[in-house]
Amino acid sequence: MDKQLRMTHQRELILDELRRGKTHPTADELYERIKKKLPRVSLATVYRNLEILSAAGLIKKLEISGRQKRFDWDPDDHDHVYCIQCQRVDNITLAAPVPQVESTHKQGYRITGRRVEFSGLCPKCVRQQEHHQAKGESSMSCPSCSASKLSDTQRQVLQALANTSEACGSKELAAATGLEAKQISCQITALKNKGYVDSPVRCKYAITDQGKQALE
Amino acid sequence: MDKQLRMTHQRELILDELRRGKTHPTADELYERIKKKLPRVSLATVYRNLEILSAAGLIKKLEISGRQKRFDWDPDDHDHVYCIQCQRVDNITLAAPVPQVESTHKQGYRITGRRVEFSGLCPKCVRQQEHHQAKGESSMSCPSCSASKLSDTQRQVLQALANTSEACGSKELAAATGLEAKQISCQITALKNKGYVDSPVRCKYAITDQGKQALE
DNA sequence: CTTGACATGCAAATAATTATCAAATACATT
DNA sequence: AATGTATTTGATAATTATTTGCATGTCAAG
Ligand SMILES: [Mn+2]
Ligand SMILES: [Mn+2]
Ligand SMILES: [Zn+2]
Ligand SMILES: [Zn+2]
Repeated sequence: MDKQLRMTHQRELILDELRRGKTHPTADELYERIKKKLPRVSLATVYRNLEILSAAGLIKKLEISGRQKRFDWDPDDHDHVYCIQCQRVDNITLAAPVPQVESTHKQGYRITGRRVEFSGLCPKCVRQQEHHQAKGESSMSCPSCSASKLSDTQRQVLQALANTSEACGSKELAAATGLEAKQISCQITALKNKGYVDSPVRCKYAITDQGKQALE
Repeated sequence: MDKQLRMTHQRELILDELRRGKTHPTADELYERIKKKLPRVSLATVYRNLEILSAAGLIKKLEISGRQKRFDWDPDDHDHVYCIQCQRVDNITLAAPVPQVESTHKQGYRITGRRVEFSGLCPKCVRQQEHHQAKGESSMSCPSCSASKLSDTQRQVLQALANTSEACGSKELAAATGLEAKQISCQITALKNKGYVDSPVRCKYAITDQGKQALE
């Protein structure tokens, strides 16, 4: 009656990749890495195997506060910190064990598990923030830093906006870039957040001076 | 530059309802309650306002481990327990404060928040489980309890299976029940989990003895 | 070899949340 | 009270993360 686990090529690769990295990747980060070695794997297979492996106790599924699930090569109980900026997750050790719940406060609960999760800025993001504070700028308006975060698609959209003199809508942008219309709005939002694009009129977007700088 | 909050009728109702209940409802639980007083509200409005109110610090958004977000009328820091069975969330008090992270283990993180989450069975679910253990049965095979969980659709499908002498596929079931084919397989899976149906041959399903009992 | 349980890839479904936008509303200012 | 305007709403579409159905493929025991 008990299910036997078959060690398939993809399952082996997934477990291997997770153990090698010793990080806490999301399913799709892992998927991207696996694809390089096995281009035809499906994201569903990655999800399925991560589920199966964690049910079997070989790895651990980390359900961290409302965001994407992450997977841990180490199935033993331990606590984590995560970066509220870049979403990175690391292990962390407490100075002392977590206190029990007083029985007077259990309210009849039969407690079987606990999770302790610290949050803050990872070293990299701390440095980034210090750099901006030194200049007295908001991180949004720092060209050298924000520019590095422009994805190819974002650059493409921004370029299209730079080429028009007037503000234009997402359909025109879709036509100009050849991207799918539904992707455009997503990119626009990201660009707006970076201060590279603004919306003079509803549904019309224009490149900002900062945006122009970012393209150079 | 600072946003002014308008006290609209719906916003007032949402805040009110959350504070009155002193529970930790999900957005849609709250939505159902609000609808009774204001039938035309939109779920989006509830989500929007919960977001705005928690950004303003009037309430707190609880992001509990990969499941539906819950909202807390009390914005002050405190810890929670949740029931792994019925998803109920309650406040909990620890015997002592949560220990700090030793600086040698911070690994450069600048820690700004922490979340402590206990999990287990709530009083109601504990009682339910004890009831099953007393009978020495898995909860799945307890007729009085499982039967009550049969949805109308599931009962319909199960009945159709009971009417055939041989195992049959999902298309036949769709025809027999008049349900959409795509819904059948979903119901079959649920019924298999309950032990009411099994699959003697791939893609063919038959009712089990337990299933027959459940129909009575 | 066969066979059947277990796995996979692909597409489509789901669930929770968020975005879009025209129309309605609240609230400060005439 | 009437007006101007930024905020908010309801309805709906879109997005994101994850799961599922299903036809097909693979492995390992007999
Ligand atoms: Mn870990
Ligand atoms: Mn609470
Ligand atoms: Zn970071
Ligand atoms: Zn419960």
